[in-house]
Amino acid sequence: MPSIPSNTATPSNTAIAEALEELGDLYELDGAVVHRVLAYRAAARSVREAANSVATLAAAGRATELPGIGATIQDKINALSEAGVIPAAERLRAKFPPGLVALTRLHGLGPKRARLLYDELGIDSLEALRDAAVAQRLRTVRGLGPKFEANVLAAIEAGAATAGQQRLLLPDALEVAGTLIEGLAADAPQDARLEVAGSARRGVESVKDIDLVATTAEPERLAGCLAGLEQIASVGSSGAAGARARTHAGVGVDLRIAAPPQHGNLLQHFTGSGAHNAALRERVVRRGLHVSEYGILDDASGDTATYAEEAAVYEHLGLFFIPPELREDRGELDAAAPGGTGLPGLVQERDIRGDLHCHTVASDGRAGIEEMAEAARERGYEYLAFTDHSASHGFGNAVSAGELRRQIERIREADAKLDGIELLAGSEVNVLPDGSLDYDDELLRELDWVIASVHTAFNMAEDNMTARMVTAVEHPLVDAIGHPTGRLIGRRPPYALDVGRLIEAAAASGTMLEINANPRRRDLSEVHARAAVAAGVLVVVDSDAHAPATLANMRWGISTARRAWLGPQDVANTRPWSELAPLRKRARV
DNA sequence: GCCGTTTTCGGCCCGACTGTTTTCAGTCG
Repeated sequence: MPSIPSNTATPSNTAIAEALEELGDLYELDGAVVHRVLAYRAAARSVREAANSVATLAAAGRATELPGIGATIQDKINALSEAGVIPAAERLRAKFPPGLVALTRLHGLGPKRARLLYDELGIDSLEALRDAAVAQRLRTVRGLGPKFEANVLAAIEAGAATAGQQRLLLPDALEVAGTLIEGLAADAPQDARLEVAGSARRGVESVKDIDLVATTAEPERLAGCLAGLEQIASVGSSGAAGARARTHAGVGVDLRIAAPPQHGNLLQHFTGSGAHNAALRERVVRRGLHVSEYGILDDASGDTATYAEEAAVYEHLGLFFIPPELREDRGELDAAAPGGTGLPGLVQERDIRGDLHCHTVASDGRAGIEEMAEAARERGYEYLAFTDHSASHGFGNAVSAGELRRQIERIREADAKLDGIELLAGSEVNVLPDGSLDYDDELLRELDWVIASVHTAFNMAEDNMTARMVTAVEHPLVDAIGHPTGRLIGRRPPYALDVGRLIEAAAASGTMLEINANPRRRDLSEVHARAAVAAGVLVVVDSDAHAPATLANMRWGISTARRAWLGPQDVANTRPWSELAPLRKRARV
């Protein structure tokens, strides 16, 4: 007997989501009804956003508790776990060459035409498509013409140009959007009202393009202003409804324009997300209401209601106002309905009373204790914890035990000298591969605040990494786990870790988990932070500042906290230190 | 394929744009 193939290990949520997405693509090529295809994509999204192992849930018959997953897809997940493959995918893969899915990724070429080109001309790859377009063979297919050929070639070229192009991190996106709005406002008609919409307004981690909305009585003139901005390299289309353009850096910009009385409708529509809007519209269409960017059409009266303010749109639909960060179709519509669970009062940046993670020149920071402390005080903080890296840290200065003792003294001296802010002595201690820490307990006990983080040996197997983290969580002197998954958005995936088990251990031991506010980290993610709080974990939002200016990164951590549905009570450092200190598990035992 | 104030079947958002069409299908956001 051959040995069991190695791909039968429990598949990660990412692997399951990818398998479901592939199945959706294949069914689409196979000509399945669009709703079936969408069902697979919705299921993939649901799996991707699940905080716990979906394979484990499915094995227990409980994956159907997740939205968008029914008995059929649960069976397929179980097949993937047990046999390493989904039979339906195997069958369809044999039917369609792998290059065919790549065709559907081209702008303007969807599944229907990809299938048509395959059936009629045997085109099964980008190369074959390019050759056929150059040879003018595409126009021989009924329904396709020379324009289509030209567009295909342009799309292939554009695809090659943008391949591997990074999405913009939220701060970069907001900066670009801000300069565009500033530039537009300078030339715009007097009545123009301009706003950032889209995923940037929802506070997502990274964005694909910049969405702007505007209202004015002179739409063509405003749309024309976009082309004149120095940041804009090219304009694709421009008219009364808006304009599409691209910056010199290659960032797509979509400006949508409506009449002033429709500002609320347009902003609601263009803020999205697509999933939120679709769910919102489905919900109210049963009552004869049709929502679009132009207004709310009521079948009963035939009237279309328009609103200048967004809140009025939700009110008309019988819902409480839903903050943009929650508009992801993650339960916000049920919560916002009368008789629903209600929406949380989301944490705000001004609720934060102190920062519990920053660095100084003692390790890899760029400023000293007093400089950081004064910057924190200027931000209105009541306390700041200095958490330089520890003894085994690989970059910056390693802080030996003796050096940490001297640092504690320096912090105490600065604290005595500086009024208006309490300075706390802490450390960001390395979690070694066996889960132990690189200072002894006697030294850790002298600190006010201990964060434990992984900075080495990222490539451990999931079981080992999870055991390593759980050991650190259970250490009696660890107050919080820093950037728990180690991911760097757009650069490095999280290390293999069962976050569900980490959360369980944190809840059981009373250890806090960090939302690291560095815009490239935002770790915990919104999905995991929401699960952590639901499990009873207290979250701490920290800047991880390495210089005074980056204390302001707190803002991005608050975005994640808000997207995780967190209120002030869920975030430890909305409390004064006198209330937070007793919540450390060392103070509770 | 999922789901339920339409509840085990029959629905499943909305509008713009494009290219190819004599009235619309495909694609996109």
